[in-house]
Amino acid sequence: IATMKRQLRSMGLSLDWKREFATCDVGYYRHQQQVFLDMLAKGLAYRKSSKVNWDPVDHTVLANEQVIDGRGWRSGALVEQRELTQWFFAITRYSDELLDALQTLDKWPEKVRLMQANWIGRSEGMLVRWAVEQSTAPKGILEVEVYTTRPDTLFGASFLAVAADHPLAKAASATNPELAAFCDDCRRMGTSVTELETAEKKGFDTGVLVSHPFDETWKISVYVANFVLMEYGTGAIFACPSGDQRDLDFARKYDLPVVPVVMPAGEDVATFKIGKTAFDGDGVMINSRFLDGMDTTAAFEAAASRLEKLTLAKKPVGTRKVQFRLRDWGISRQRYWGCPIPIVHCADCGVVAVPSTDLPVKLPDDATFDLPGNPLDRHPTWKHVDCPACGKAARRETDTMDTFVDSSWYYARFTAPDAETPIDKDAAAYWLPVDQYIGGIEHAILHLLYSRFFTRALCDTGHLALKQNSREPFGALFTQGMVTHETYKSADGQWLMPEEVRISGEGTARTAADIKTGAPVEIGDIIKMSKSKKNLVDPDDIIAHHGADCVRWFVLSDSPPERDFIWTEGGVAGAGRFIQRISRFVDQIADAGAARGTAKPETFGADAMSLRKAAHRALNLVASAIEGLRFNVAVAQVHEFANSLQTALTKADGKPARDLAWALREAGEFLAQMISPMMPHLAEDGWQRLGYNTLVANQPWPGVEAVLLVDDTITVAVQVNGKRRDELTIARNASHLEIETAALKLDSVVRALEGRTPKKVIVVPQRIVNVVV
RNA sequence: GCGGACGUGGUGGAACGGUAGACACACAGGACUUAAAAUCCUGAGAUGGCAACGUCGUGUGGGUUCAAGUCCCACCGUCCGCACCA
Repeated sequence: IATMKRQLRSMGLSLDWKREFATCDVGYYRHQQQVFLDMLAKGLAYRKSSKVNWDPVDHTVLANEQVIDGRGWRSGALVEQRELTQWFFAITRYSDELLDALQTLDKWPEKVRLMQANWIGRSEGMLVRWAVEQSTAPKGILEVEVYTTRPDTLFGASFLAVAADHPLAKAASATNPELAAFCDDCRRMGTSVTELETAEKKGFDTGVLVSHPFDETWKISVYVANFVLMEYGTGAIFACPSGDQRDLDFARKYDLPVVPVVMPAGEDVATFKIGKTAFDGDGVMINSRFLDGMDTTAAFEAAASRLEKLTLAKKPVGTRKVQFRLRDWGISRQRYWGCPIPIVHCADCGVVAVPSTDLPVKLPDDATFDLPGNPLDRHPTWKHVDCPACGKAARRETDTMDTFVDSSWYYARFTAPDAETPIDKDAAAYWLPVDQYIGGIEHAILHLLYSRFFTRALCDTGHLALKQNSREPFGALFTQGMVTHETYKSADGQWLMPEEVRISGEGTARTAADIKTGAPVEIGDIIKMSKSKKNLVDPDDIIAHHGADCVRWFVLSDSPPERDFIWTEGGVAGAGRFIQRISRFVDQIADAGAARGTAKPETFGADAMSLRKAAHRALNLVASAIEGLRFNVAVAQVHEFANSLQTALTKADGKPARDLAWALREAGEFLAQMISPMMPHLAEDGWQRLGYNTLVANQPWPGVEAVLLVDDTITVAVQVNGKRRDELTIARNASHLEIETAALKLDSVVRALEGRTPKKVIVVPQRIVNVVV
């Protein structure tokens, strides 16, 4: 494990031990491999060759964000661009369904749904083919196809731009060394985020001309531009500078035509000009021949239908096309740790599935981690197997699956964890979707989208039988915040653990010092706990010292669960004191309260009554707060009830009357009940000390007596002209008139009226009275 | 650049459009104690006043309403997501 950890660290990966161990189970992998093969049979899993960033030192594929700077240095060597054949899942086959079904997820946070919608990135547009003027055409290039969402702006076309990797750019580069050099420059860029932000829009005129689809005498230049992506659309665009800021900047830089074609409603054609800002809104078409005067939507339709009718080389010039940003999911990983992909490569038979009877394909136990690269590929024997089809010597697939695959379907497997098949359809149909899913916001896109894809893929491979319109894994989603803590940094720039620091003072005067040396320490930002910043607390230490209940109580009490939570030493101590307090209450009640099973008194005096009201009210409020996942509010209600209990115990002074003694026992039992979900140990301990030998966790939630939840008299605020002047305590069922009369008699109201006659008195029963003058 | 969320005391945070600051932490005073800790009681948004009481207060400026922390518009700030997406 230590060696693996080291290797993972050297690969720049952190290890989530819980997840890795939970899914490393060989039984689970047998089923996961079966699912993979079934997806392969349906074409949902496939191999594809693509260009990747390759770390030449660690011999591994890099994600884009791991490439450190614009030129792609990594581990001290230049990142290589490599063609690599890898495995993919066809998530894009479900693009539309994954997007549309987001609307049905009304118990998901809006934020997550939005993030997924943006990630899927649906856009409606057209593919438009432009004929290349043959006298200027590079070898073998007859036409250029662009993707656009704005065919309505075609008469504002100024130039075409293609990506450096576009066939036209490559063909033209063959006879133009300067262009070839420019294309090389473009390829080297665009790997890092910072580079993109600052990168200048640059282009190079290829000298190639194309004809406008609506007017073949209109010739337009084709540029290679560094901002056009080969991966999106067709790798080629047409630019309308008046309607797109980036195109406008480019046109101004290279002195290309700027023709306004859309004008905001209400502007005058004669005076409307495009300056430094493009107009990308909806409006009225101008300078656009047959589109003139139409609005944007109508112009889109008119242009689109004409493009569909025009032909070039006997095919339509334009075709409507829905484009997605979402890509298929690359699942190949060149590392040891993960589910082996159950495939054998044979020189004669090609890609051969491992027969189901031979699953699982297990990882070798004797892998070595002393060298960079994939230990499976390097292993002396593991990959050398016979072809399952023809029996000849063949090679095992050495890629393992992305661990996101593991977490994409466990919730379905867990509905029948011992099933012989990957999923027991009946069990899954009964339990799914998961009622309440709780996780971090960091999974908003990847894990949660992959799981949604998997549910559908499992249906289509016959592993799940869910209704077509509810193929969702998680019915309700809650995203909880992260645990954060202050950071501490010594004068020489070293991070310090909280336990190595002593804090004194408060507010802005708070200072910190190194306990060992006494040297002053800088108090830094409150950020997510991380090993590198050392702002960690060890859960084992805390539990050993304070107990698990104390930690739970503090974590729940501090902030609403969806927000980040600030761990403070003082907060834990406070929770610890509250536990002691509860414990004392239980002792006092066990001592002075009524015995278990004592008959309920017929009547209750004022003290007993007010305690009972507090108990029933608290029980009710705690229940609804917990059900709404508002745990910090639930904690506050328990605190408030504890204060009422304190008052009652003080009044009882160890010798309560019969009615109060009974109310105290009731209160004690309610207390155990209401803390049980949050502090189970303390609750069970209290329950036993109250004379039970059962578990409070097994008891039904007590029924509340509705009459105890309402008071006979209530207090309403009294306002004059919306400003609070007094409050009024009055019978709950008092009539409007009674309330109004009582309110107008109040001294404070009379004073505020200053002799004026009220114009209107608004009475909202049980809430407020507002006197308007 | 695009999209979204948020902004309340010293602090974490409460508040179906209806008494802003529940509850807690920290703080101050008191009781208990030889003393301290622990515990219990009390206080506290700011400001003026001995007090009664008054004025101002939920980032800023407008608006809707009998009534706005809450709804609408604009701006400022913080955070998050996406980002040459054609």
